[in-house]
Amino acid sequence: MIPELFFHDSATRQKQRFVPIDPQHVSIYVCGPTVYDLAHLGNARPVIVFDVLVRLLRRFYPRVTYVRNITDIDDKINDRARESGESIGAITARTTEAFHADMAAVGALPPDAEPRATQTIAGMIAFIERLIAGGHAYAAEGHVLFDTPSFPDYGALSGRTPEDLIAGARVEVAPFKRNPGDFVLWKPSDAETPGWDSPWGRGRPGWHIECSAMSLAQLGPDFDIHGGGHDLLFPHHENERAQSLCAYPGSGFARMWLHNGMLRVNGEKMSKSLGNFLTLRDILARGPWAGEAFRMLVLKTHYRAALDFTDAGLAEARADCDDDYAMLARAPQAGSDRAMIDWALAPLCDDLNTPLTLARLRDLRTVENAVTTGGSPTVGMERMGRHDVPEPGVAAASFREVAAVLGIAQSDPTSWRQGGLEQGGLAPAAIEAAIAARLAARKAKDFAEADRIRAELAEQGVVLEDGAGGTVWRLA
RNA sequence: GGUCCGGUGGCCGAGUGGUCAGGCACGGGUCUGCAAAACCCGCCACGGCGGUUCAAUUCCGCCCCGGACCUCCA
Repeated sequence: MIPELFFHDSATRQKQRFVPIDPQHVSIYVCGPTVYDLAHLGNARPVIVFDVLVRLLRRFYPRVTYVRNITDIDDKINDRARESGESIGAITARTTEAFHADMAAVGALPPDAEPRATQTIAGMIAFIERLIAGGHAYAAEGHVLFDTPSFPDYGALSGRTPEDLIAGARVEVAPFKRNPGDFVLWKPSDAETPGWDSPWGRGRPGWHIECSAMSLAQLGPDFDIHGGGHDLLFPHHENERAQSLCAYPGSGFARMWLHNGMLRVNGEKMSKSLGNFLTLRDILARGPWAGEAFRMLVLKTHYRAALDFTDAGLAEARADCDDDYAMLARAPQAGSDRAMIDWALAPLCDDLNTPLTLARLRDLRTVENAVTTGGSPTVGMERMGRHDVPEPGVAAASFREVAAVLGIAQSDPTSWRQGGLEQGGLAPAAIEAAIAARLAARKAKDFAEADRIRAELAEQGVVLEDGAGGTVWRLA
């Protein structure tokens, strides 16, 4: 039974019912990184958001193909190579590898296909030839340009008219363009710049054609969802759509467009000149908890809203993870409850409302804690519209299943709580020995000694929690 | 200047035409040798001004404030 899914479609600027072209096989394309530098915080947001979307779709549909490209041809890469002396191939290989590692660290599953622009050149050339043949593109001075007036619907995706675009143009219009809005499909390369032979001479692709060619190669001319950062809506996605719809008239191209909001740092746009440019590596270096905490931070804000990254926010997200794992650590094994799962999952089906699902997850957490520690789970259960008291472990098992769709709280709870001991610091065995010594002191009513041991461990960052089942430890 | 998106309690952050978001912080309890954790209770917000309505934070208009984008490449 597939629940109704609704997503905000950028093209119509409204929430739309999601109806896959083929219910047996859902297809989604997300714009991936241009690999010229380490991924920054802003790059990670779409990856996390669309990872959740894919996990959600996989829960309901038998097959989902998720494509995310790697753009490894770009003048930013060329510039970087020229400045640093490192070869283009080395830069893109190294950066791609780092990207993979960083995305894994925030819990993002790899896409099903990850096409590279450099491996799709033939497809791009064929694509451009098709546009020329159809009267949608023209060659001029070694360039090939897309003829925007040939596509009457141009601007519909981003909600702009050609007049708007001309009025706002802040870049000089190249003299060989027929219309100011025309954009480059192919451009000539000089001897020092990477280039490929083409019918228009040695050159390289423009910015947008690679995504049209790669989505076509992987998913065909029609697919369900196209995702990316909101900054890509115009011109990148507008141009992609124009190219694809003109090359394949009658196709729908992407049926739905989803865009995530931008990420800011301390209330400011992230930029190198402001000195607030944060790579994901900067965050991951803070500890083994940082990847999941960052993911939690991202999910705490709705994907379309602007997200302001702050250290305080990251600390709070980490505390949320701590509380989740603390609950999971004390909950007994049990089966999950279908109604609880559906209740907590429902907000995700309504335009991926991760903050509300997280709130419901907290209710499940509180219910579990109340059940296992002798409190009253009434309030949380009533929010679910129920008046029963679940068996211990049931809310926790349900929590875990919903959290899996968000890609959080899937680690071993004890590893989370005890992970990341400093090298050369206390060994777990030494901590256990200290706990045993303290227990002996307590039995002998030597509370001064017991407290001394507690304080000693606290200095090492180890916190003891005395519970009904004995004493457990965790890192502060 | 144009297009679009937002302004919710000390902070973060959902949502709704009329009964509750939630979290953090804070205050008070329970439990506890101590501590921590957990649980329970409290904390009654919706940028401004008009309008529609029996009723608006929620709909409409205007204003103020913030943000995104306004085209490859020299």
